[in-house]
Amino acid sequence: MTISEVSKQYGLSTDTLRYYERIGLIPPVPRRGGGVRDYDKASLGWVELIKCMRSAGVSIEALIEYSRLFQQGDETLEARKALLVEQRRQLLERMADMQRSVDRLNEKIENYERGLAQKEQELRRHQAEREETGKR
Amino acid sequence: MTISEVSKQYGLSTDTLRYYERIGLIPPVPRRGGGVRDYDKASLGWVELIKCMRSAGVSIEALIEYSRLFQQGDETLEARKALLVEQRRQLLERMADMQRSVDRLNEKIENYERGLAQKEQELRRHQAEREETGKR
DNA sequence: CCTTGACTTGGAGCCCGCTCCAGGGAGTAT
DNA sequence: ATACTCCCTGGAGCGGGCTCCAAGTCAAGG
Repeated sequence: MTISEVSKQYGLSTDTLRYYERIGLIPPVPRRGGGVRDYDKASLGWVELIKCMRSAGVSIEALIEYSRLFQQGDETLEARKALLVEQRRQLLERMADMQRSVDRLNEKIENYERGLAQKEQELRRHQAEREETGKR
Repeated sequence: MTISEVSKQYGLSTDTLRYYERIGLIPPVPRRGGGVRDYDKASLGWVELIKCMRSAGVSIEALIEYSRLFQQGDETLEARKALLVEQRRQLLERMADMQRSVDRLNEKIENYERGLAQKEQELRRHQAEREETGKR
């Protein structure tokens, strides 16, 4: 699979894909003649994983470390697991922050709805009064 | 309340507090003689709100717009509500992305646990075999 | 053969969100 | 009076994460 096909498939720019490989986030992708990338199943798996993790905000630094450990083989199993556990912890923490914000937004939005409803009532009331006045 | 007290109370640096005010994220804070900031209740409310929203990842741009609308008075009630609704939508979307990542991490961590358990078993097995061999 | 187009690299540039700093003022303690 | 501490402003600098670009290589089509 060429880089542009991968780009279309996963919605990451070719620049980003090359960048990820350059910085060691994705292990070296196999090449055809002329040094042209030809993504195999393993590379696509990395692309998919990284896309998922990045879209959730996992840092590039952590993902590089994970990739590095992975390429070092079985001796790093514990380290990799620890890294994943830590990243999960951070994600859950940030989700909790976000939930707090969502709660506040819900409150505020409700207030605005109440406020707006009140404003509308006043508007209608004033209008009704004007009409009353007009009738007389 | 002085800026350094606010800083301690909310865990934002004085630089950040001044920065937020400079870019219009927090409306102008009242000053004492010599131009020294003296945060009142209203300003503290803004600090608290902004801290909450920023820690959840709401963009500075959106918060500036909200602050701007707020300072323009009641004509912007609908616009403000719309902005809040949109930001809530974005937060929930990002939380969904994060949940997907957490799910994948859970899977992977489980795999590592299974894998590690297996490795440990093998280790014990090999050890047992060696001991058996040693006995004879 | 020559053009076209997709690919390569290394490096520069950009946006966001702070963070740091120089240069200066004001209030207080000694 | 001097030093100390806290504050001010405007502007430069920085780290993360891309994004863009120049210059070059290669394969296929006319």
